[in-house]
Amino acid sequence: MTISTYAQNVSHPPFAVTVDLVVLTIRESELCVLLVQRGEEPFSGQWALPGGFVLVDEDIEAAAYRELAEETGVSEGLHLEQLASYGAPDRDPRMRTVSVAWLALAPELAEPVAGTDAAHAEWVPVAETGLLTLAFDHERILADGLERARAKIEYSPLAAAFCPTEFTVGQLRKVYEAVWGHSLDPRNFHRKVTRTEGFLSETGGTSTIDGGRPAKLYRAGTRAMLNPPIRR
Amino acid sequence: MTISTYAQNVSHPPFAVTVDLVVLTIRESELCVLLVQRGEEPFSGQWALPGGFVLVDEDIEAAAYRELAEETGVSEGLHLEQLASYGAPDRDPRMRTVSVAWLALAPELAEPVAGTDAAHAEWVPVAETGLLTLAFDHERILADGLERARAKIEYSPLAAAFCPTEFTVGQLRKVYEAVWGHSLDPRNFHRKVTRTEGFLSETGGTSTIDGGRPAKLYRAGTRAMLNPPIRR
DNA sequence: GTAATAGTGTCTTTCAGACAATATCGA
DNA sequence: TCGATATTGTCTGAAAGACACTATTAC
Repeated sequence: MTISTYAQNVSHPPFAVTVDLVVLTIRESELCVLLVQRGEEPFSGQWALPGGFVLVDEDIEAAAYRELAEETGVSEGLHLEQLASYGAPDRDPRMRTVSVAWLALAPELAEPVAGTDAAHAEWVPVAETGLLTLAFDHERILADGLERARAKIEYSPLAAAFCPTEFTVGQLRKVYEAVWGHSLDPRNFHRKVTRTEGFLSETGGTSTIDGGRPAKLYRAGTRAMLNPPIRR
Repeated sequence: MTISTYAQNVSHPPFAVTVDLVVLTIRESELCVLLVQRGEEPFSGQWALPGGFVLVDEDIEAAAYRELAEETGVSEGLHLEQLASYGAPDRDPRMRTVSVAWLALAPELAEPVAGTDAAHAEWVPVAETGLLTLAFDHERILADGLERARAKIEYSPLAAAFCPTEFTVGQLRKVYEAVWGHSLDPRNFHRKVTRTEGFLSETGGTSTIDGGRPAKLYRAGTRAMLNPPIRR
């Protein structure tokens, strides 16, 4: 039996399964996404989300972590969560593919490393991605990832994933401002995050890297949910 | 080349892709989930979520709608949204499978129809599912589906998907009470849903099916988000 | 000193929680 | 009439938005 007849004869046809990553970070107060310039057909030369095939004995989450490490050079300290799966029959011209997309949030990293499939990888400000045509259905995946990130920092402590281990309230606020694309009142924001029990935990240290009065340093707290949320 | 060697020789190995459904409804003021008793190996005789293989040229969302219609006999008027994908290498003992799970919310329906794979399908109160052992990783999928439904009715008009086209505020409140498993103050709930612009739209009719003073009938409104949300 | 950022406090408005009171049906 | 549910209203406290003011650094 050949591969081509296989699909017609069994009730569970062969699919290729891939992972695609929406990796977000903040660079120079701008929300950026990691994009690769494809080095192979299809869509050779076009921008795409990093990703690749899931191996035959590999857990799909492990595949996402593997691709993430390949593209960023970093394998820990990142937040990774499943976004959604995309499986239109014609989404990949080569074969029937289902892609499981993941959302990763990273603190500022060194310049990205090109993966095996990619000619070139780059942090692109999200504001500029509107001008780009992405390969496959990656524009949709990116839009879904952005919306997830924007929604989730409202009610979860997830914004801290964009910060180094220790950070100031001002740095955390700049994350919200970059992700939502508008400014927040520093005083009301400070009140909200510091007076919400368990949201932040003081380290005792201070920082003056942003100038002005030294700011207390915090770590992400243990609270999983913010109720009521921070309003956008 | 045989099927077994195929997987070892190509970079994009064959996966089976399935859809699994968490179909929720309210019956006698209780949140219920549609379960099937499996008629085939593996897990023959055990309870499982309804679902099945995605066909070779079928969109994964279309597969979810198809399975939903097969199991419930209803193909429209239901809310269906993607939940998550589950792809541990050992989740199906037969073969490497990735399952795309979907959450469906339905108004009260007739008794379910057994699908092709299923010996028997039944609405099981969610409170009783804790005693059951579900096939595959379906306990996890069910838990994720329940949490999604519970979280989403807080800030979206989704609870109306459990109601008929026209419903009273009291019926809508009973949905929240069934999904969250505790009672809500009828007066405060009424104030919240009727005073939130665009959440409900009055039809002009009234209903006395629940006894007492006739209640105004409403349809779901056009507002997509509730801000601030209804607190659990 | 000035400029910059951190942090506190105050006033107002919005809204949730608790619950009294009234309205309108069926029996 | 009573019993049930619907609907309005009132009081209180929590918390957000707007914004004055003080604190502490670098220069």
